[in-house]
Amino acid sequence: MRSSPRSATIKGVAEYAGVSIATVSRALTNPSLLHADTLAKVDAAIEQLGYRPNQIARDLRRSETRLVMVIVPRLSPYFLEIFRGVETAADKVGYGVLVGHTDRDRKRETEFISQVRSRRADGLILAASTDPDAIVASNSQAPPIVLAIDGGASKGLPSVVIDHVAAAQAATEHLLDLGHRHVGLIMGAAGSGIAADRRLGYERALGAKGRTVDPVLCVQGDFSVESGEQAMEMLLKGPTRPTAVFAANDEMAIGAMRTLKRHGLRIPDDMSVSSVDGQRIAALSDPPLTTVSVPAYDIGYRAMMTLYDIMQGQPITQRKVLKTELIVRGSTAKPKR
Amino acid sequence: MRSSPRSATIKGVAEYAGVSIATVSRALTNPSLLHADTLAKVDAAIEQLGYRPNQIARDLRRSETRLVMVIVPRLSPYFLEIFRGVETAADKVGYGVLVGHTDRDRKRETEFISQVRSRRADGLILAASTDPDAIVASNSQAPPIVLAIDGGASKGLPSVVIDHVAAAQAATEHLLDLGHRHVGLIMGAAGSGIAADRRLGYERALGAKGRTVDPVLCVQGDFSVESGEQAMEMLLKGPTRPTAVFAANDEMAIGAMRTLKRHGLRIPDDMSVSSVDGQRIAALSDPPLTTVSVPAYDIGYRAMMTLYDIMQGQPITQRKVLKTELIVRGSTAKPKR
DNA sequence: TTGTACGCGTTATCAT
DNA sequence: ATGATAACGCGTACAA
Repeated sequence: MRSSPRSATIKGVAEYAGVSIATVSRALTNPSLLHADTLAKVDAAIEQLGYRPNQIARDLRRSETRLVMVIVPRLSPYFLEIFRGVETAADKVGYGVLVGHTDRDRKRETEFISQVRSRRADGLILAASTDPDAIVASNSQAPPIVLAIDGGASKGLPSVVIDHVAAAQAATEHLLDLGHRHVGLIMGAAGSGIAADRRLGYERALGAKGRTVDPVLCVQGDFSVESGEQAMEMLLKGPTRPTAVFAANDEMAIGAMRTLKRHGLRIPDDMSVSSVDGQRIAALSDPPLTTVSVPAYDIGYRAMMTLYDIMQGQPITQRKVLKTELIVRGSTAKPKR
Repeated sequence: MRSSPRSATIKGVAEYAGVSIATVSRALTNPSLLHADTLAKVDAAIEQLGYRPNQIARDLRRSETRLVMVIVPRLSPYFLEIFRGVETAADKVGYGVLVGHTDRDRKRETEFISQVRSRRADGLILAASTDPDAIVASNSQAPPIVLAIDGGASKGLPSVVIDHVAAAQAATEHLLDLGHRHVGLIMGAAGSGIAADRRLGYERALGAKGRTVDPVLCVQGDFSVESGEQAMEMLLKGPTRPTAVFAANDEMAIGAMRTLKRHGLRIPDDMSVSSVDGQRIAALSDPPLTTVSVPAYDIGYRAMMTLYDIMQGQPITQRKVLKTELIVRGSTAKPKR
């Protein structure tokens, strides 16, 4: 009693059960069409042979994979949250999820899109893409695509995003409203659209209060904890020491706070810190971080659902903007004296 | 000048270029076989028609997908780290990665394995599976599988793991060596093999010093920050208050420290805390956490490489145990007085 | 209710 | 160096 040398096919099952392959196929996809006795015979044969339909052949025939691809710049906890949303939604509608990261490399992004055009997956979710329009334009016929988190300047592509400008503005205005007059900025990665938007939000907040932007108070970061640490070092060494700082994401804010502690400075007494993202770590830090929360999970979830609608040929809303919310915690307070 | 209604196939390219489909196929897979002029004609046609080979048809013919599936209990930063390793290795050898999570649900695990048997992917990496042997046994013919992080009691399946018992023992012995006499334990999720191993490590550490395990000092957690918070509450309320606690992972240790701070207790002065995992957050916490680091990324990377070897039909080592390392930081010290 | 036969888009074998 | 053609495993007209 040994198993067959190579895996059973629909043909083998048909022979074993003494029916045609069409009957076996029907037993799989539409059992109600079959006579009960026939169905039983077929099921028994399937069981006996350990038969599993070949997904590849099925995909070819149906010309769909029921797979979607999601592309993120990097595999960080932040993008994981988006991914969780995508995966949950995909699972719900019977899709599998293929993940790839680009390291902000345009070539890699193009490569992934090309794979989808090759029918490796039925659709694509592009999170925080550098320049989606260019990418898509470089592929003559684009597959179903949804942009997530960042819609870029793209008019054509459907997207599920937040208003990064408004979010950053809220985080900065909170500091201004507390009475801070010198508010520093730690910027996100150069070349990132999100970083540019959040910088703009910072500038608008100042502008709305009739303040001008002081270039010495704006220092470059790259969204990493380490860059936040270094940026704060710069700020502390600089000619004008701010009493508050807005960091373009939680991780840099955490880094900034680490530097402050290392210098024996107290938060928020000596310096207030606010940011955007509202990742889990923001609530866990000491002190807990004042931040503008971004519904990353929801963004992923809705991006997937939008992609699903597109693949189903349904009409969709071009751009969905989700709400953000300022969460005031312990890292911000009025300036001392 | 409008593009073709449906995407071009190899046949269309052949007609357009005035050659046979075999020639087009060769232009794709082995261009050196072709006369330069012919190749140029074909390439031009491909370019003109925006042709992309259909991956599904190719997969069917070659009967492989060049996809692997990786299954994790949950999509947490910890498993993300393993996944990063898998993805990097997979990318290097030309494979794509399909992700799924089980929520520790055996049915879902079986379902994923079944999908791989259906040739949705060529192989499978199972991270921290509850009971891999049973799962595999329930599928008559198992696909290529590698276990990651936790090898369970499995003898048959290849795995890339760490020694969870030894890791927990090291973290606990560190506390004992500092002179703590009452060391608490915060356990991982019930039913988890890793949790069981780490508990055993704690017990062995005590045993090695001739101590007995005090049940009052052992409280149940589930690997989450929240469970760590609650566990520490229990410990503080209990009949014997420990001067040190070993938590079965970083997140619970973080939770425990939060509770301590909330009660105005100082770390490590009033209570030392150690754990296992060495996630990024352990270095970022305040105080930084003493922990036994687990090379999660490497585990993922090597699991993928092992899977690759198996799929290539190469002989492989059945079990690879990677090294862990005690990292002493600010959360542990000698007991006060 | 069941069977026959074709096609999905490739790759590979065998000719020429 | 190139072409004709048979698989790969499945779903589905169309027939019976």
